[in-house]
Amino acid sequence: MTGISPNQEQETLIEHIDGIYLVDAGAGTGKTFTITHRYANILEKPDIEPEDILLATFTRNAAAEMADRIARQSPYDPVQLQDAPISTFHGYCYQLLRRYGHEIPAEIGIDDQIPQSLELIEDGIREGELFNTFITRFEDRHPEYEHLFAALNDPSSLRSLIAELAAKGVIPERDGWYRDTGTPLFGDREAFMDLFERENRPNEGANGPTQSDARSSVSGWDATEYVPDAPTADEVVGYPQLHTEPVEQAFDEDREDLLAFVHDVYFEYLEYALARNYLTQGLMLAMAFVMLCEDAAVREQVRHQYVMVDEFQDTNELQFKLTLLLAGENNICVVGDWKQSIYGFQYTTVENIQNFEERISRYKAELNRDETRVKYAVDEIETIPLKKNYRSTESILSLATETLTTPATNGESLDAEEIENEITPLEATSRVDNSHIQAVTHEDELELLLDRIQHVVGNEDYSVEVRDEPASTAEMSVEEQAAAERERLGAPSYSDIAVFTRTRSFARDLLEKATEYGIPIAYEGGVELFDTDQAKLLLAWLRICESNDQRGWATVLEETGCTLSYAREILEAEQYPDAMVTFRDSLRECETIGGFVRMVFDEYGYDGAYANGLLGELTSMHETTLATRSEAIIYIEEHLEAGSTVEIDSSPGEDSVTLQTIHSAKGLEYPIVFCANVNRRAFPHYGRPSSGTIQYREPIGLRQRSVYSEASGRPYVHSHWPYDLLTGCQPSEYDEERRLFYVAVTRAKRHLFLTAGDSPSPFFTELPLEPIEPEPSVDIETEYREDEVPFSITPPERTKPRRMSVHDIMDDSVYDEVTEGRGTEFGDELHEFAEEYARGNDPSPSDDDQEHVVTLLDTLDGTFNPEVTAILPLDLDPQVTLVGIIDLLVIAPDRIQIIDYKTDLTRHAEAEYRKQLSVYYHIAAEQYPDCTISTSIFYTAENECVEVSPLTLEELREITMPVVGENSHPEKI
DNA sequence: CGATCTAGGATTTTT
DNA sequence: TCCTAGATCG
Repeated sequence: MTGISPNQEQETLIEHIDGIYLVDAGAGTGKTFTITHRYANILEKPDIEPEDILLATFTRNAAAEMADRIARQSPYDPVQLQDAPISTFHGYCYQLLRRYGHEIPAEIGIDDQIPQSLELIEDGIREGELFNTFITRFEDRHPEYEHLFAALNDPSSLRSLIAELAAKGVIPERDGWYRDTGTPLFGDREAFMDLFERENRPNEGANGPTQSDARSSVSGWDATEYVPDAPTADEVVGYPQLHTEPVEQAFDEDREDLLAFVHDVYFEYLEYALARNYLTQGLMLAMAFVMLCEDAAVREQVRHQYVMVDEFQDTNELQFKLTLLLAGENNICVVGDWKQSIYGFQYTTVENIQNFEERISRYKAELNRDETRVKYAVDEIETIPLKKNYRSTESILSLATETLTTPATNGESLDAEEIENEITPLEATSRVDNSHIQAVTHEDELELLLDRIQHVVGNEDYSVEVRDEPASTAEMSVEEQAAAERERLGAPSYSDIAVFTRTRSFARDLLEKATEYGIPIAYEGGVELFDTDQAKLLLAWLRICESNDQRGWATVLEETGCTLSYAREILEAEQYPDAMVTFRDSLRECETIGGFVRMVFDEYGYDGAYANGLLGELTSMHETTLATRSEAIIYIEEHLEAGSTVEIDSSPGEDSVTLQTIHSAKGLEYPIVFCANVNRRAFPHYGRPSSGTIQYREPIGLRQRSVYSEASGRPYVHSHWPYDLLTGCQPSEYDEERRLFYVAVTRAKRHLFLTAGDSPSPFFTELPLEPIEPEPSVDIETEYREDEVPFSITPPERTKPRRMSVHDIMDDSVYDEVTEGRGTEFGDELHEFAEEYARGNDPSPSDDDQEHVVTLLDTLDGTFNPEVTAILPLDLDPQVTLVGIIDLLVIAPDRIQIIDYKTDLTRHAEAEYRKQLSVYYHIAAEQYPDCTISTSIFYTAENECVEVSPLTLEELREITMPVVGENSHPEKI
């Protein structure tokens, strides 16, 4: 990078360690070098030990690299630095919380403790399973939110809403919001009206004013989509503007229920997670925040004399506030580059760095409102820009600047001057600018890419630095430096090239094509492991063993290469090959999933990275439900559906092109960069991750997208007109896509290609480059061997099963019975008590009902499994899976007992409960065909266990069928 | 004829 | 959520 000695700006930063510094560290400016030297310099101060300096990074790898480099630059060795706070925010706060946070849940009204063994769940799918169990239970226990649940198309999306709120610093407590952190949820009326006023200003057409942006985005206003009393098009849409009144009315809509709902879900999820000794990353940070706010002694103890935060553009609001609380004095140094802020979807906020001065004062004031938590002054902030770029040529840097002012849509107008004013211009230190910067396009973009790669490799025109010698030094004249640099140049090889794409799917297509031609390309980053042939085959055998599944057999037969028609014959006659039947029977003997997986892969001779990855994933999967095989099937299916990715250790490629998404390329550099797939709808990517029914957005706060209502005469889920109106009045933002573009371009040291197919995006066409259209002709480098991919699978079309709660098939009136009784809280507490007791935690009963539970459980024989998630597929068209939670499943050698607690004072609802228990019955019947199964309701008030005879599957289907259309797929009026 | 408006098609990133 | 093609207005 810089050789040995820092440049002047770097020197300034390294030497000045006291005070607040905002470092604008653009791409390739030697940021890590500077930070590590600064750290080493702070250590030289007398009385300063590594534990006095907190160095927070964004990734674990970055933390490890920092520690490694500091060890080389300071008298401390890696072992001494091992316990130093050089860590990610998450890792650091996790330690703090486990050490000092035991009593913290009480501060927000949760009667629980944080144990040493607190588990941090990082696997999204696993957390999803836990959350789904929670939310099913929550729905069960909160009949007052029935109407909200009816409007939710996917309750599991509440999980990401919670994560988002936590990142914003919104934290619930038992009654209301912790330290008023819930304020943003209400929205900012003034800010919104400002925004609206701007969006609703008429545009200037050639013949006078034309409709405002706000008007055009709600031009198709159709009152019939909404509840009957929604404003009509005439009331909303004027010309050339929207009318103000309905917009104000929309902003001021009554959201008391919605806010209470989100509060309760959030709060009870925290309770639920803590009761199970786990937290997610986001919730953990939130609890650490509460701890540092509430416990002055801990705050004093953990505070650091110096705090440095790397990649500050990737922090969220909560992390900013944590930084303030963790600093003991105003020796704070944040380093980052707003132009590389690309993780908005992880709820980071670029404003942390862009409006640093304003935010630091505001957050300090907030934190000090009732007690002085931040003791130091924050009004003197030194901004240090690092300007010297040690990576790219002048031409690359100049194009990079252009990316930030490139419009992302046809109509978008950007104030280029204003943006440029925010950019610290970078100076290239490279003396030889031999850059080729080309925009190339062809209808077959994959061929084009491969063609260009072959064109570049070994081509002197595209020279890159291939030698370290002779080095340039500061003592040399500019001419001497240039001469030295020129001598280091030579023709590039494959490994000098990187291809970046916006989407993983494009990368996968390219990988496939390159393999065909034998061009060495290695994909780096997450792989859709569950979408591989290995995973599909494994899934097939699991299904075969589980239920002699025809799809499974079809996959397995197809893999052997037999023709489709022959496979069909076998399937119809169910005369499977003997070898396969034998194999299936021995597979069925497997007791563990690990053994099962190994056996399948051994049989097929799979021992590569994918096979090992799958084995690892499936064996680490934890046991929450009934049978391991069916659990594995669901696990794979869910991962497949969620498109989840897993990092796989692939064999290190020798001389090959690197292929990765732009996101995963951050921080890296390559001599030659292809920024591929700069196509319409691909890059920039339009549209937000707006899947959830309930959303938070600045400045309108928490809103719901659809509502359940019977106002039109029958049950129906309507679009919610205030949401449509308010979001229609908000401008769309593509700044993050532009920054992504900037990141891609600034990875290049010397040469840069933008490639596009037949419909290039504005990013391609609006850059000041003349597009060229070479005719691709790709040479085959090594013969493509067919047997490397021995089979291709086209699984038969299957409609996605609809997931419904067992409560959907029950008559709503049963809930009324419950509420007329003793309220939901009573029921909740009883269930919690029963669960604890069943787990053997021996809680003491606090009322008669709980006593009765104790009496009951003490008489039962067998293993107790409380709160078991139960999933029953129903053979309907469309396929339906009913999901519920079994309160208690008791497993004895030959007998299975299913018990559901009811706190009702009467038995009016028994007929409805029978449906629920029947579902559980059939699940158990399938899992344990050799056992007698009994299903009972335990009326806790009466201390009586009533056995319920189950409905048949056929009866269940008949009950479910009419509800499917009504609940999960409301027809439009 | 030009300007403006309206209806349908297509679709991610990951500590 | 943007964009294009066709409809409609003046």
